Amino acid sequence: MAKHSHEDQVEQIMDRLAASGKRRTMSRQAVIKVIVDYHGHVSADDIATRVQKDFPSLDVSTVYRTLETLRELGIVERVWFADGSTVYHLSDHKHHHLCCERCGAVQELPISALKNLERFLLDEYGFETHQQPLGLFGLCADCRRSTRGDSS
Amino acid sequence: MAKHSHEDQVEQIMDRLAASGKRRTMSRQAVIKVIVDYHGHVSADDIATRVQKDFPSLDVSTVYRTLETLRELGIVERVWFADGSTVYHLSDHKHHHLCCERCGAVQELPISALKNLERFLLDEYGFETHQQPLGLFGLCADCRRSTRGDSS
DNA sequence: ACGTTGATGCAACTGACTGGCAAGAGCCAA
DNA sequence: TTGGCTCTTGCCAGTCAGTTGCATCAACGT
Repeated sequence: MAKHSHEDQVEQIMDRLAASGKRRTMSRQAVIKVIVDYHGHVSADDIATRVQKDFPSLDVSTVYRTLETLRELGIVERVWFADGSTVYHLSDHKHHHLCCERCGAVQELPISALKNLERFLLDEYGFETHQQPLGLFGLCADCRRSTRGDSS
Repeated sequence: MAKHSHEDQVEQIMDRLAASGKRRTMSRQAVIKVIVDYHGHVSADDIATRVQKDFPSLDVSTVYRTLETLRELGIVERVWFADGSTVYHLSDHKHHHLCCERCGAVQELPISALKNLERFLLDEYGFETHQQPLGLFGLCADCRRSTRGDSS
């Protein structure tokens, strides 16, 4: 339950890379730092843009290759939202996303929140879902309130 | 509750197009026919390939434009699966999808199946989801049985 | 320091999709 | 039937996210 600083987390992930025979490089460190800092919800393009502030010559292809490497090692996961967009986040921070269509806010929803649905699908359909992070779209509490105020 | 033949359904949709000031064209009819025949789960590319058997000169851009027109009129909807792929289906046949990762089978799940989840999100998070069709991945009943048989 | 081999930058490429434009085809009106 | 207005279409070039080939570069073990 020890709380790690972001730097520690980055180091830890670099160690996992090294332990798998991968090399410690600046590019990888920079990409990982962005993912850790953003704490979820980063698109590949976000990462590239952000990383290129510090390393202008770093190519998107490197970002994609790094993401693929991290995915292979189970360190990050890729999520597709219901609108076709995609983001990456740390695997140990797995969660669903509630995306507000009005203000764009993305709220996290613990994986456990869909336990009931899982059980239902298994009981009723014999279908065993994976704990695949979902991106659900709708209106967040704030926007719902203001919408109610605006209309009618 | 009248059961319509596929031809009737296509005609009916063509009528709705005409009623909206759109023209009745072969291309549109062909695209609609494929969507109606497939009864859901068609990708734009599926449609293009299929339609081009009858109309080889029909361009993909026409398929996309037709799909967009149909979407504007609320006749078809686009769904993004959790693996990033996308399909189109008739709006009056709205449903979620249970996609088996092993055999590729796609099972339909009524929208109502997620009512409990919706209520939960509203009560617990104040988040109002839209009835957005989802594509959930996992193992279907058949594959679950055979997997149990195979391993251990 | 050195050599092996994995990692990177660059650029060309893919696949899904979009937009411009001129030619073609519905539909209405005469 | 014949215009003719305007929507549709085919063609093609362009965009956008992501991938791949390849020569160069730089980690890491020795």
